[in-house]
Amino acid sequence: MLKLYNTLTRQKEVFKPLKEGEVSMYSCGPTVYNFAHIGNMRTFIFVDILRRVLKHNGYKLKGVMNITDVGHLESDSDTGEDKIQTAAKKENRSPYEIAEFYTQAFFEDLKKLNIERPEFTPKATDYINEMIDFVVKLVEKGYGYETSDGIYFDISKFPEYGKLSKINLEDQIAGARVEVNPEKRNPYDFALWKKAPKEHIMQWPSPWGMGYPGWHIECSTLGRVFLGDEFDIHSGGVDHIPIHHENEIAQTEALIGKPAVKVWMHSEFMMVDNGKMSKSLGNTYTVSDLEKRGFEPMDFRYFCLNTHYRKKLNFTFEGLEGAKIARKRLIEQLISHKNADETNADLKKYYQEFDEAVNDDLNIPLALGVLWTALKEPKSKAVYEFALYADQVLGLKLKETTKQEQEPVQEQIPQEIEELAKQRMDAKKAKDYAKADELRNIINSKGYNIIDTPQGYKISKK
RNA sequence: GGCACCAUAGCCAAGCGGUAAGGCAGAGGUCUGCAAAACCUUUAUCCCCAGUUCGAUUCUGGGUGGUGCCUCCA
Repeated sequence: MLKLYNTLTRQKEVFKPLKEGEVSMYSCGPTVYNFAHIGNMRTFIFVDILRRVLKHNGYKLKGVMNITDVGHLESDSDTGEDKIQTAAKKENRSPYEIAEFYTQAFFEDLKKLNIERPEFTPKATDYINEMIDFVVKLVEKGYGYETSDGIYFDISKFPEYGKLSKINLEDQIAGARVEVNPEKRNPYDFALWKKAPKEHIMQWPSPWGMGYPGWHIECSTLGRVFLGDEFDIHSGGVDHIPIHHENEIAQTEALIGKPAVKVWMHSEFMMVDNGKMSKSLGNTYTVSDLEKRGFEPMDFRYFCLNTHYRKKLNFTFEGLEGAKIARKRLIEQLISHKNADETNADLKKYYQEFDEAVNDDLNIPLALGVLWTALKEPKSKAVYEFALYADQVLGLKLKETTKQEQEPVQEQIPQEIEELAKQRMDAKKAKDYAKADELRNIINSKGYNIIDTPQGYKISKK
């Protein structure tokens, strides 16, 4: 029995899809105007885990993740510049090139982190007509109105506004620091469509002249296009609860007259050194940054898996280092199970505990603990099989990695280092340990490690 | 000012009514000429106060301390 936490009800609920055996889900994707940082990636790892757990429960998936390649303004109060346009100016490229470049970079990051690509990853710019259609209908129904700079959603027509984030609009407005656009009927009205100034590069014809879509309409539209009026799960980062998802709910329910989404799921933020991480603060890292510092993407994935998705994760390099070592040991232990002669073991309780953990609102930290405990069983291929079973959910590439570690790719060791290692071996045989240690130091200083094993010495690059 | 979340060992982190999973670090040990690596063993009464209960880390109330959102952000 799978239970998921629903932000809308603030409770764990037994999950039951609308359609027997199949799950439809929408996940807010990236805005492709820059490299995604590891905080973004945490959320996408969460989406990946969710997908894997659903599959683990035998469901077929129909997942959508949008690629926002347009219209994301710098401010949600509908002012400021288009981010992609800003990036384009800075990098002296066209917005389309920018979007394409960062889209590819995003997919590469997903691959590195072993994140499955959802079934559909539509680009916003391919569905402008559908978005216009959505807005037209809202205007026809009386939910939208035109101002000098765009079409806005009239929040006073949707009394339930705020139900996801549990905010009371009047209280909000009283203490808010929002600039009020005098043309808006209510301070929380938001743009459905923006009229484009001449210099705005990305723009499309619409019933209201040239313009571009507001970004909330993008998700609502794409969800409908691919999944229909109603679907099972909508996910995103917690930051989207108060505005983006609230607005999506307003638009869609205004259009179809009922809730579209059954379960809203949100992953918590990642912090850096106990503080907020965000692009605007500039304290972000990308997956490539981590690689440059000697971490593998899988180390980062493991790091994320060790904390529940609804809990803030404080990123530190110390923590990542711990994850790296833990993952290495996990793999080493796994290899010894894989190579064991014994093939039988009674691991029923681990299978059961693992499934229970994973199905309890994606309790991956607990599931990892189950795996570690199972690893302590006497060496047996059955334990290895269990780990592979677990890895269908964890996605740590255990099968590939254990293969790799078993037959390591022979690194090119320079002649010079080999020579020094041989000399050291000779010195050792002659019991001239002072000389042997000195040679080891030299090898170390040249960037190589040397370790002794019962089969002789082993050299590896630092 | 409003809203939300969180508080468990040096660090990270599960548990959510019956006296604390797991990982990293540390300590001790095995192995080693010494190291390194690996392996084995080992380390907590759960922020404070009051209440409910036979019994609370787990529930309720009140503190204190963090963090986030209400401006773009996953």
